[in-house]
Amino acid sequence: MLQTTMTRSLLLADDHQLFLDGMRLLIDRIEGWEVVGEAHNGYEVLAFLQNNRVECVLMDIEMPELNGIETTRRLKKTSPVVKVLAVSMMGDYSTIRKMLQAGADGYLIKNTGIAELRHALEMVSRGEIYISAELAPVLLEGVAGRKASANPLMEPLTQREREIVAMIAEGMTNEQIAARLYLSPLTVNTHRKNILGKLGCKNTAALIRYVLKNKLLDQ
Amino acid sequence: MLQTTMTRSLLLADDHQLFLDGMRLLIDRIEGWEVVGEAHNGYEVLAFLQNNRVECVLMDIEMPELNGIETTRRLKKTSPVVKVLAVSMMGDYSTIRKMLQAGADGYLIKNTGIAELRHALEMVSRGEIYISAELAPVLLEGVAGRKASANPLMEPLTQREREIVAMIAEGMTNEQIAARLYLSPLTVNTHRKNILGKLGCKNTAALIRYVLKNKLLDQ
DNA sequence: TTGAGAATACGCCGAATGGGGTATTTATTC
DNA sequence: GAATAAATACCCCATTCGGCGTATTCTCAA
Repeated sequence: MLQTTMTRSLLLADDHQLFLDGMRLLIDRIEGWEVVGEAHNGYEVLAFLQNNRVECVLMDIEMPELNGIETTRRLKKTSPVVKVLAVSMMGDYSTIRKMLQAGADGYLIKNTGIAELRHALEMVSRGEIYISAELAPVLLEGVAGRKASANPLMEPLTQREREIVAMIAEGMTNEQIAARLYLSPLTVNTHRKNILGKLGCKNTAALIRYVLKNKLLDQ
Repeated sequence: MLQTTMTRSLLLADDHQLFLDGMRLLIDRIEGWEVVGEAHNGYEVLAFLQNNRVECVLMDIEMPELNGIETTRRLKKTSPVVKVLAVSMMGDYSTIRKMLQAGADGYLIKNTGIAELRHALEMVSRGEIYISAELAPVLLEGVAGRKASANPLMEPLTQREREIVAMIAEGMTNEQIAARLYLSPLTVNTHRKNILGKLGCKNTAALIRYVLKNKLLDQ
């Protein structure tokens, strides 16, 4: 468990080479850290960790093949000691929550500077959780249970309801969904109405727009 | 018109500070170019250009306030000599086309290396157009008129139809749209049906999903 | 064991959508 | 000046959606 305090190794994971290149140069400016590898998708991350030990993975969430969330989940199963610092463009509650549930140790929004990056790296390597300050309000919105303003939104959807939302988004009618799920069309209709109520949408168009914008669907 | 060949000035525009920081270090590695400013949105770009002369703007497309497409359009009206090299995560035909129509001199996908960046800068500063090689197939898809496979899609929507699609996506009914546009609800319904037909969607849910996924709406 | 939430199913009924037409007016283009 | 496309508006009519309820069953946690 002895760890030299001199240099801590870092794996960069992002599908954009330009971002990797820039980040590598940035990390060079941060004392005590060294980039030891690059990955362009989740599978490359997992493969790298099978042959190498790193202190931390700086992980982009939006990656092809295997995204950052699923990668983190698998990584934490096999190598729980490796820290994961998520970096993303997305600052919505749903994404943050999923990433933290997957086991991430920190969440940085890309819209931050090198100072914050340095700070975040220090914190997660000490075993603490780091979340970009500007995401605090977003977190409060969902975590505390109650909310901030009077918006009726934010995922109170059940599993079944999510399934059905996905099918609605595919353009299926209640009838077709019922057939697929071996349910009565009336049941599907009930779900549909409950969904609209929960999310505060008044018709299908608004519903689809809402779920796509808030990434409630994995598609 | 005499231009020293020694150093060409570059303005970076991206809403992600981390990306700006990294990019600045990358550009430092490219001989003959110098970063003279940073902008976090379109308005900052236009403001900067009122007081400074630059050779080229490295412009992200996804920016808050004023996005890269609209910024390019305005920039080219007032300063047509300033080159615009678009940089984006988006590699879809619609976005590329819009950006080039707006007057961009090049289009780089972020998934490229420093070598390609250097090459692109050289080309656009010589007055040529540079497009990331891997986007060639995407371009062929739309430019040539006909396409690759047998997909019935790709924006045959008229201006009025786009307006109405946007309102449908807001959750407005035919009645409400008609009131807003001073039209008969019957007319709106006709447009609606034409839209569904053109895009090959069989109901509103599929329509909204389609336009959002294909970025036919600026929202 | 009592209660809450989830999933199922139904009734009634008006509003909205969508599929098939046709037609007129105005622009634009050839 | 004829052809074409866009925008407008209407017809008929079936299907689907959405708002208002209620009710049963099951599971899980307090």
